[in-house]
Amino acid sequence: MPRKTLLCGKSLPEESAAAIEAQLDLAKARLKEFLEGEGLNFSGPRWRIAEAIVQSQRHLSSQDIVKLVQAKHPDIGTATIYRSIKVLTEAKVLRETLIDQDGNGVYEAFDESHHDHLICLDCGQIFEFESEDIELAQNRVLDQLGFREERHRHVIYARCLSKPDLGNDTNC
Amino acid sequence: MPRKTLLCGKSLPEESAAAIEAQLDLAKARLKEFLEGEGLNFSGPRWRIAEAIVQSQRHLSSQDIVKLVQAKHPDIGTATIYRSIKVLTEAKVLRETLIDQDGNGVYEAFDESHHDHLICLDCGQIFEFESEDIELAQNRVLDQLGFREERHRHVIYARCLSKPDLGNDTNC
DNA sequence: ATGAATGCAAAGGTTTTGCACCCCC
DNA sequence: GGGGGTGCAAAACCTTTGCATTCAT
Repeated sequence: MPRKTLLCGKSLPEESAAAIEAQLDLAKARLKEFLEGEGLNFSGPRWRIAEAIVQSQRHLSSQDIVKLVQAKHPDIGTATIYRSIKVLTEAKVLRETLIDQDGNGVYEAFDESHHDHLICLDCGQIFEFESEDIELAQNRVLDQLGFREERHRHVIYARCLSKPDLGNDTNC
Repeated sequence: MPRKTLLCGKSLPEESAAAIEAQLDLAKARLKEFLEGEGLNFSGPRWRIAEAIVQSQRHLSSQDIVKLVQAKHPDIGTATIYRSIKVLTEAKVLRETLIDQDGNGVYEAFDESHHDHLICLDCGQIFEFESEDIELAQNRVLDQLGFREERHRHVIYARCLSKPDLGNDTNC
């Protein structure tokens, strides 16, 4: 749901329609550039799939994507959706980072932010967080071991503490 | 393969037979206690499966486990193995933390160490590392967000740098 | 016109389930 | 003896592939 850093117990304002438009434009530009470079076509279904995912503003499993797209465009076949997920990931329109409780990968629209994820085991909500300290400590480890990071997955599964000071003693 | 913190380019000594015995004893005790608590039976196949996994000293996907077990015990059915993986995970004899490059979960024998994983994209090897700094930074994030961690997955996908000072200019 | 993309259906691979029989306590 | 466990085979699921057709440029 939310695409930016979020604190438990608070919902950030929804992304404005304008912000989503901007994201769509970026995605379209990126996709076109990638396809051109590869000698591939910017096809109708391909874009409708990308569009649906970006507009959803969510974290989605492959199957969620299939359902989402086919709800809007029942004429698009499953195979096309799977093939597109692959292309869109290569084009960096999508990114596959998160892993849900059951170990399934989850996709989200690509943005430049370097966030990690926290999944609330009580309510299932997904929170994004950024921590420079974690990044720095991680880089020290990589230096020590002599590796250059390509990407990482960092997901914390946790339970929400009640926060009476926020008038929140049920979870989240 | 190795179960302890490891530096790229160096193999730690193999776990001694005695250490593995100790791990097996621990696993057996833990499993028995869990099963008793749940009113379940400590059955032959159940234990043979746990034993094979602990002895292997590796990171294994579900399918690896199926192959490993059936190589040793061809009479054990696939369904039993899947059912056992579930039980063994609940009993904390196994732990499912790692995610390989293709997004598949990987199991390892449970020990008390708090290590994370680094996968070399060049050679596919899995390295374990411990970083107190990361743990601390992570705890700060959790405090801030008001969550209590249950578990986490932290996997870095990286490429090995050549290390001429170690006489290592091929990777790893 | 030509290579790429699509939808459909079929195949593939992994994991789960139903059920009769067997084992542990 | 009785509930749990097991193996087998079938079913369920998710994802990929083959192919004839349609689309993009």
